[in-house]
Amino acid sequence: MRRPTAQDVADLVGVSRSAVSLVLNGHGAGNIAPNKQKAILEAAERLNYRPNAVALSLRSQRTRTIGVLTWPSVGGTPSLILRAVLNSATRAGYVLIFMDTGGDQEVEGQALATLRDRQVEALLVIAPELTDYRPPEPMMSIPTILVNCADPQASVTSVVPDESGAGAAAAQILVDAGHSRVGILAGSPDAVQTRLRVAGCHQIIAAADMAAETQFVAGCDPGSATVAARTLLEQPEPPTALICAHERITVGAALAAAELGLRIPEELSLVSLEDGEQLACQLAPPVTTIERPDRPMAEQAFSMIIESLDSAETSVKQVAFVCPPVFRDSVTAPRSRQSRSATASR
Amino acid sequence: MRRPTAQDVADLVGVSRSAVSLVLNGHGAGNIAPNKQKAILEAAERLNYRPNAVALSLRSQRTRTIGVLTWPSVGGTPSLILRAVLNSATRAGYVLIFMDTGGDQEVEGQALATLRDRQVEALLVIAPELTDYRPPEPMMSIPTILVNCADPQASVTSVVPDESGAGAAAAQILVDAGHSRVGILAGSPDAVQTRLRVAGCHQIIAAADMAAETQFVAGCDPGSATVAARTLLEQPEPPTALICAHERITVGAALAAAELGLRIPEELSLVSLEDGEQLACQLAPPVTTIERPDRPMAEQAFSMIIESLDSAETSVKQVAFVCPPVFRDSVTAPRSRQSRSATASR
DNA sequence: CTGAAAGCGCTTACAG
DNA sequence: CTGAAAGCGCTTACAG
Repeated sequence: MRRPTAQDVADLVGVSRSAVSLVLNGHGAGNIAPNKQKAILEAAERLNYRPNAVALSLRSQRTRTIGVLTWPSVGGTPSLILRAVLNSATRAGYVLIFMDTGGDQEVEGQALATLRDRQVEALLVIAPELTDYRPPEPMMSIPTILVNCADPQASVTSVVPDESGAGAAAAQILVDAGHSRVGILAGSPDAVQTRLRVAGCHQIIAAADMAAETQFVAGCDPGSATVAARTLLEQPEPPTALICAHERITVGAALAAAELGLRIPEELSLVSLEDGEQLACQLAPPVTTIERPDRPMAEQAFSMIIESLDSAETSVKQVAFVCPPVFRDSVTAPRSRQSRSATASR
Repeated sequence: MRRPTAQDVADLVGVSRSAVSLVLNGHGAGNIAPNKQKAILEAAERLNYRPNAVALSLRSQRTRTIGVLTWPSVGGTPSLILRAVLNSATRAGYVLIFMDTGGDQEVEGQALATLRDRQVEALLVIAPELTDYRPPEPMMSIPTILVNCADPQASVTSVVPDESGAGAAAAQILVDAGHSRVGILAGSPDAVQTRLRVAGCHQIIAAADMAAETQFVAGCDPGSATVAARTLLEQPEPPTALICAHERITVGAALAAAELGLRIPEELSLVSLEDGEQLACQLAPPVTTIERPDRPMAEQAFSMIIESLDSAETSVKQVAFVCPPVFRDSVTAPRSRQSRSATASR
């Protein structure tokens, strides 16, 4: 049972397929006799006719398809970004083809070639954590937007979070709560994301003349984070608050606090960054977080794609999104600041 | 700068575009003069010619495109499944178009229509947790495979994990370690996945004549899981081991154990299920897990798709994958079984 | 007001 | 051995 074509509809009514096309595309008025219009509409309905998108693409030279290059893999792509991009695309009548770069030039080149063969109208490159990304040569000829990664040479438009701002915001929350000794649990020391987040923290910490110590957790895994947090917390003069650069690290910090019998927030305040996996917000108590605005970034990127397609305007932009704080229950004034009676009353 | 077509290559060499097509598709031998063949190959290379996949699709009536319907959203789809499916597709020369069902009949219908318009050759429906899935009528006319969900009426082929087997395997590990009082931390009480996992546990527990108590954690979130675990652990005769039906629950259990000063595994053994987000394996100590075989399931599903495309064979199958145990460091014999000296030596 | 033609880019029979 | 034609399904000028 073959899919019906415009010809089938035409045959059923007894008109040419141009007439069918005209009517179905709303150009019937003044071109096709009203009674034939009606007949065509009915026949199309009855046959459940829908135009073949492939033929349409060939004819119109518009595929309404956008390629998504995930770096290094779809698996790692933040779920909110994925969802928002797909959502936006669907709403705009576009379809998305996903391909992994594998974090490998060779694989990426292949993927890019496939996408071009498929005549994608634009490209979205998405990374799981803020990274530098150098677009390969052939990418230059397709409208491209980088999400959560950026080209150091700024040859392509990018949408990124303000990571150092996020670090600063986290530190500021602790300063505001009255802390003066904080620990920083950061991610991989050589990641640009880590560098930025830590730098943001230090900027506020320095301005506030606070003491701070940083531990790096290479894999951002809870296990190593637990160990790192313990190191910080078992010092003679331990920090009264911890900034965790990633939700998985936050889990580790919470674990270390629990082991040490430190109650959150009374005896230890916690601020998390990112939380794309929704872990920090689901701990007990829920952790105050400087969120990465995955959804807004994705939506912005997508609308910029659509714009560039419609206007053929090609100026390169670098959009940085502020990471908004979400206040929850993991931060309070440090214990030393609390009145003796308050402490005793527990 | 338009993309070069076969005609451009033909013009450059001075032959017809049929000749170009013949040579480029390896049908030159015996049809085209050797020197012309060489010239065509060179010209194609020089122009960087690659056939237009859209035109190819229209001509061959094969799009080499597979639709992926994510239920309810790509965001929730297990990353390993996503990655494996994409990987398989790429390797097989197929391309994937993703669409969300939104968990909504209306949205799903739209998505399905779009996918059909795009002439996808087959469909993959993927769910984040084992669920019942009733394929809508129009899906019946496209080769479809359900991943991590199944049609109760078995009208469509599905690939699922053996969830009750997973529960049983978890319980068996604890039986083998000598436990006789276990707690079960399950997910949403009304989810079919939960029902299966718990049933699997109980089967072994009953056979071993063990005591067991179950707590449901509706959202599978660490916070609620912590509370639930505490409830279990603060009883007069607490369980010596916990089965956690999901990695997020495992995090909560670890947190409760830490708060209560219970060392893992010496004072409390832990077994996790699933761990698609790689949390259980990254705790300290790493937790013994009955993994859901996401990658094998995805690969199987994909190869079945390809098969059904090639052979036009249409028998419905229901494939269930065993969930393999991964032994790590969170299980040991219960304390009461340990010799007194062993306990004292700490 | 209507149908026939051209053409998007490709490949595969089919004449010569 | 080679080129011209047909046709995948569609739409948009273009004759009548």
